[in-house]
Amino acid sequence: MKLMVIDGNSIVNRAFYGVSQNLTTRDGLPTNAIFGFLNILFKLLDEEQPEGLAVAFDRKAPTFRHLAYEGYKAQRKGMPEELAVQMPVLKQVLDAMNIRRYELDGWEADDLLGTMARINGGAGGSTVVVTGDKDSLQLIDGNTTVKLVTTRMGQTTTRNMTPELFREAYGFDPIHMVDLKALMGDTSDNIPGVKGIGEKTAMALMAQYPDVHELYQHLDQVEAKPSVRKKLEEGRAQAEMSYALATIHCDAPIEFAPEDARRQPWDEGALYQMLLKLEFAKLIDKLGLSGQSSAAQPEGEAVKLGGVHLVEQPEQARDYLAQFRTLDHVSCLMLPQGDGVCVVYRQGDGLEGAAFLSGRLEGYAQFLREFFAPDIPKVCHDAKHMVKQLLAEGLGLEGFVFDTALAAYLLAPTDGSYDLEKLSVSCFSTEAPKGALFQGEEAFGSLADIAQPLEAWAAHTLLVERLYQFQKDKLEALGMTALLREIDLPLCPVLARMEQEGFLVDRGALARFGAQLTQGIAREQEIIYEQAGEVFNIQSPLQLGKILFEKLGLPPLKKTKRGYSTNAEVLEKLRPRHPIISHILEYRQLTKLNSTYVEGLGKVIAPDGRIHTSFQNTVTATGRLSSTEPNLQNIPVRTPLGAEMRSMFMAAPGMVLVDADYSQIELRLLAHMSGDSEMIAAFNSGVDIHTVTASQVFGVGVEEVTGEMRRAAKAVNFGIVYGISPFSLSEDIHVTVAQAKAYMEKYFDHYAGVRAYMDRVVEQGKADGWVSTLYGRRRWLPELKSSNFNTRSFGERVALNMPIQGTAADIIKLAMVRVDAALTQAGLRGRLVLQVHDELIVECPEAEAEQVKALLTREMEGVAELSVPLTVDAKVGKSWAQCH
DNA sequence: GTAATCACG
DNA sequence: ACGTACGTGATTACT
Repeated sequence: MKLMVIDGNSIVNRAFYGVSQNLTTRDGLPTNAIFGFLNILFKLLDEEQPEGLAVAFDRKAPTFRHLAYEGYKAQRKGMPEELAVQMPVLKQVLDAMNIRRYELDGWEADDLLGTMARINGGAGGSTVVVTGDKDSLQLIDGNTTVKLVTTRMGQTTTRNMTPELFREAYGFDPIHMVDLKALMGDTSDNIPGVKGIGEKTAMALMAQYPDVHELYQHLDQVEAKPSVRKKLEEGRAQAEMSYALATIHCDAPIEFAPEDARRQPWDEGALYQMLLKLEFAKLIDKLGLSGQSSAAQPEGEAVKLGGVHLVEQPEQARDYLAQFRTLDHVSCLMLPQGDGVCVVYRQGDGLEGAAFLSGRLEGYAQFLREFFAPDIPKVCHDAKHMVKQLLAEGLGLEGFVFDTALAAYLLAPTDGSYDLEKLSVSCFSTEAPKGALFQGEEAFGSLADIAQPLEAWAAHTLLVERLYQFQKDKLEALGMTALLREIDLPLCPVLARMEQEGFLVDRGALARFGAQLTQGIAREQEIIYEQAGEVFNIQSPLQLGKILFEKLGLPPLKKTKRGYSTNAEVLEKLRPRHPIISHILEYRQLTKLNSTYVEGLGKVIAPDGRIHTSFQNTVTATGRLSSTEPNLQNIPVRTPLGAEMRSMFMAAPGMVLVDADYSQIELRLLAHMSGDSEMIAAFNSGVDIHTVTASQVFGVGVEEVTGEMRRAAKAVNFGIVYGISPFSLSEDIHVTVAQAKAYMEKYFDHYAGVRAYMDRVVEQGKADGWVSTLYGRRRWLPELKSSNFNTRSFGERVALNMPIQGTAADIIKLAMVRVDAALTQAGLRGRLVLQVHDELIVECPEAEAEQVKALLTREMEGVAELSVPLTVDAKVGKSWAQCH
């Protein structure tokens, strides 16, 4: 039988360290190792198509083999907690897949693998041993191959080792792997080897005597430096012990017949339940699993809807509205086309549903107007989207009390997606009913039988209600109810209006700019081809790297995964070494401007001449907004040519733009939140913070600070907020690491309160598992408890940055709500059109300019009372460029 | 689909 | 010894 046997511990370790993303379930169980293991397993099954399959695990490490070595216990590091908790779950998954597991007290996985391989070989079968551990290469023989698995950055590669390939790679027979280990040792397996003998020396010795016992018998004939000979003599005991440690024992007392391992169909129901619990929705899809095939019932009691009523009579609709007005809340969900709204509400002890459909209900528009009035408290899922649907109908709307998408985001801002189907799985371990309802169009259009789509729709609306019940107490317990009600939820209608409003773009000027760029690109391209001496794709880093670093012989300063790095930083350093570099940089700038901005924006100008971005309010980990299709938050400004882009963004005829931005809001928040008296004093005195910092760091008077010094100090100020290291600072401002370190020390000496604050935040974050903003927005930081240095360091930097970036995000969101309300209140025609993190842009009639400018400044500055002033700079112009 | 690059705060 | 700044999105090349 073709048998595949897997070293469970080895592979799960590879998976754990290889899958670096922080996968956890909603209730905090880490799942990255299980996820990685399953991915590797499926890849292996696909590659090998074995008839039999078994997985072996270590039991009770250290094993008897290692007990021989006293130092072993002390050196051996236990499995990290995050991995240990995944092991029993992984075993349950394997059981659900009907995959045979083997473990035996006192034996390591590779002993079991070897034993199974020998038994199978004896019965005439071939075996593939899967492991990440080179130790197991000794098992290779005529009917056993070893498949070595390595994972990097979530990518898994496998290498099949046959006797031939092994000999090619090592120059001796696989059986002598043990001898090699006896000499050179293996730190990962705590095999000491002979002290002072490394890979090189060991290989040279192996070439002479591949058998370590023979080597020692003929020690006097061995060709080696005297020092090596001495090490061998002194290390004889170590070598013998290492030999014993490295030897895999293929005589483990397990009952095994190859037939035992013959592959069985999965227990679909059990597997489905396991994967649901693990929240591996994609894998469930991929495997085509569903709860139906299972006898097992999904967890959690089913919450039933009494029934859903399709309301077609206007009088009935009126009765419903009257009833809704008496309720604590109703949950509602619109059809994708906005041509219907389903409502779930409490009736006695149960839940009822009612659906109101355009085309079925006479007076539907009137119903909408009344339903979306303030006197009906509504729970919805994605309020911004719903507002947009209603704006399209020419409706304003009010009376939202909860948004289950926003709440899910606030509860777990790094989860990434919050659609109803996913939340159903992660919160209730139940799959939402499938159907074309929310993908397709006009689900009800011409269907004679509407019962089924109606049920699915109601079931989704019921999910909104259940989610609300599920989330509201959690949100309250975490102190985020006010955040939702006062900031994120009221922002939704503001964002919806901004998206609908759009930003006017000068099409003609954009096209002319594009033509100019195209010319420049052609010019640069020609020069580059000539100087390179050949035509190639300049936009391919691969091809460009070949030209620069191979053909032209320039020094490759940095590497990437695939080859040479050719990014701007590298090219900038190479600029003096070859004239082609400047042209490449210029070419890059022009093509970026042309394809991303001129062409990209040109494609999304609506018929009204305006660009309508989408603001994402459930995407970032810190609480910021993001902007997509197109991204209007990264329009160039830093270079002259880039800034020209901003002159394309216009006010309509008779209108102007008012642009207001917070001055250094993040640093001011650092001052406030740290309570550092020096920094607070600096901001209150109104002097330039970077100059003050420079004067302190460089130990000169404020008058003597040069531009260069201020630039460096600015980098330090910003870097601190990001949790920078001296190394990165030195890279950034082109000084030595020692100098950068000295700057940072000076900084912390002067702003001692900042240092104390940073220590405090990280420590608190470690204790709580989360950090938060002034307004209670949270980010969970399991990274802080990671045993991996890099992961943990990342967590520490995030702990420092999130409260500051996030508080700034809270503040500007609040400002947007206030500005929007104040504009309406004042009866002005000015409307918000864009937010860029610390900047708001209002388009208003020329006559309103000064009033709007004052309003923006007042509302933005007045959002929060801090120990330092929140200062706003506001400017008026016909174009965005004119506002800077 | 991922990596590399580069635009912004 | 490690490996090196937080948060985003779009485009292009390439697997």
